[in-house]
Amino acid sequence: MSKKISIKKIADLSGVSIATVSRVINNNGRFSESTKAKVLRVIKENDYTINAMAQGLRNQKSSTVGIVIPDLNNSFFADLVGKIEQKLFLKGYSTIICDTNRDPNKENGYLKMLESKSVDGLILISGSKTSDTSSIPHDIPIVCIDRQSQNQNIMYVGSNHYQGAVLATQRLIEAGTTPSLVTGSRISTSITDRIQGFKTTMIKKNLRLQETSIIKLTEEQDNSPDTRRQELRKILRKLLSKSDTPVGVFAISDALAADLLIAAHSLLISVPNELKVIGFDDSPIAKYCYPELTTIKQDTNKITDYASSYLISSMQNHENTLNGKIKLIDVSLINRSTV
Amino acid sequence: MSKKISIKKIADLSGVSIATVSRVINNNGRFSESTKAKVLRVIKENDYTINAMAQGLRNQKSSTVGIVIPDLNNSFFADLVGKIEQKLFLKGYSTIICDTNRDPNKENGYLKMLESKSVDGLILISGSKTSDTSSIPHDIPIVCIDRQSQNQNIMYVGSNHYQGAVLATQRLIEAGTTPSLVTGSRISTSITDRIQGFKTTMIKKNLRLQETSIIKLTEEQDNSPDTRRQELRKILRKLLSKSDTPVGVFAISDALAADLLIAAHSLLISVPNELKVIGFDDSPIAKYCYPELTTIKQDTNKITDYASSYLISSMQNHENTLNGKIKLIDVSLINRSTV
DNA sequence: TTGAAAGCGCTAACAT
DNA sequence: ATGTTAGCGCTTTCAA
Repeated sequence: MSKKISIKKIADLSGVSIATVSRVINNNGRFSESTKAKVLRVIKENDYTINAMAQGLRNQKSSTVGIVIPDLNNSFFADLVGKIEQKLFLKGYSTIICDTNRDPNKENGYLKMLESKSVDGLILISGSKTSDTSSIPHDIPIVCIDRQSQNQNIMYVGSNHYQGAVLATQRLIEAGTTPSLVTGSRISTSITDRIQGFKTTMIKKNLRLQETSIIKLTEEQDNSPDTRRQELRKILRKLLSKSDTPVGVFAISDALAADLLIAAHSLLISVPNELKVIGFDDSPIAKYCYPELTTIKQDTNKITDYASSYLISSMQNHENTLNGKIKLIDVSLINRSTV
Repeated sequence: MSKKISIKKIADLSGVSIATVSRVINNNGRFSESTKAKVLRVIKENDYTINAMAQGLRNQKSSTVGIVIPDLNNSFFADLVGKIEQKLFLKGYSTIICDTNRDPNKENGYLKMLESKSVDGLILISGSKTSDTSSIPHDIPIVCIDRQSQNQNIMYVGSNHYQGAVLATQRLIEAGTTPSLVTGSRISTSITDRIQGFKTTMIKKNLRLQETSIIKLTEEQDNSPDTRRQELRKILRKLLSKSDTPVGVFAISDALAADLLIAAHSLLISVPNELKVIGFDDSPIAKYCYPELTTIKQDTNKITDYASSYLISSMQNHENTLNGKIKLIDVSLINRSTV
């Protein structure tokens, strides 16, 4: 039961004061090469590691950041989290993960906990709605991803969802369809941006928005793959019956697009001849669709690069010079085989 | 720039000593109802939150656990992490996530960091090989998932991979095939267990293990979906040409099974008539395969239940009563449409 | 029922 | 170049 060793023990063992040990650990202040060597040796021999809680208490910083996400099972979020965590670790930060499961109460609980743990920064990813900011820790840098906050002082980075929708809609129109947009039951700022991009493009191309232009699944329908597919079959039948040109669908996510493709398959609708589909995200599933899914790719590398460097720089210049900054990341159309 | 408020401030504001404040916060020791009310009110008014670093330093515990995984992009791992995190949060622990990207050096770095942060417990998920235990923090409870450790004193929980392979192999045999097993380039204790289950079942059923019984992709082939599928096509052609009964394949993961199905599709091989496939994991992709993938389901609810309650109980009875415990979780065969 | 004070492990200001 | 010490915010023993 080897108790954990403290700086004091190291000081005794190397015959110097704790101040000196602290200096060599932090490579700060001056000390002779010989003491440095000695102390370092003792540290290694006893494999001493600094006590981050004591250090944090003293320095008023934890070298920890919190990351709040709606759902780790969503591969897009998991991707973001993984990348951010890796980048932060390289800079000496550890990250506490908080999966809110889209529950606002839970989110509040997490925020309280994170404040209590004195996180140096916060990354807030998406989320149904911009939660009541009351429980947001005071005075620490925050960057939001895909979650617009009314609070002006929060940095924002996210894909240019609007642009993505424009790209998709244009492509579908160029392919000779009068596209419809199909969306799930969930709503968020990124979703509304996409819908807006769709609408604007339709109008710009002189296509009238009809009843079937924007189709929204109910929560119940969206609940499981099976109910979703069933509904999607109905939708497809209706769409196909109304049109003698190919039908185009911009699906709000790759998951939805994949379900759509399955529904089409079971209806013996041929893709991309009778039906053309574009998804959003370029999630791993896109390459497992049949045919492989044409989609809008979100550049998670860039998103996480910006997010983490924003956060780091504003954690370091404690004055937050980047307040209110907004960064929109370009998306791109990945041409595969569903258009 | 409202500085964070401390217990001292609360004490002053409520006209009591810090000791009393501490007592009411922790609901411990005795104090009058009236002081309790007063203190609580002041706390609420100033929305004070306890400083976890100070508390941790004093109590020698951080209420934090570390969770080390090979790859957050793998949906199976992400699932585990999400579930564990949620369960731990309910019990008052926050979790630091460490995505090693399968890099042993990085893993060591993470372990050092976690030790430094004084995590109260550790969850180690899978990983290529049981890493050199040298940098594992001393004397804290650890539970491994899908990672057998030579260290006797570490709890283990994982699926019964052997049983899963037996189930799959039997099913394939009963369906009239002489199954082959196809595996990726990666190796781990769970994979070897599955291979063992396959072999044993083959032998028990009086089927000879041939050259084509166990097929292993090289790292290069396994590198991208495209190279993988190309190789899988070769394999399928060979397998189909050798047999005039249906061909059965037990794929070591759902991802591999999905690639196999795609390869089969492009070869116009009909599933499940000419080819029968069983995967492993029941990952989200299984329901997006065409036909929907028959697979072995790992019960991540049970796995994470055991893992988190083992960990919690041994963090609480500081004496680790559960040392060396091993828990194998049953898997089940999910019948869908590829057999 | 409440308060005073020591001490968890560390850093930095001040002294030498 | 190195040592002494106060204090970060908390809990807990001891005293009142």
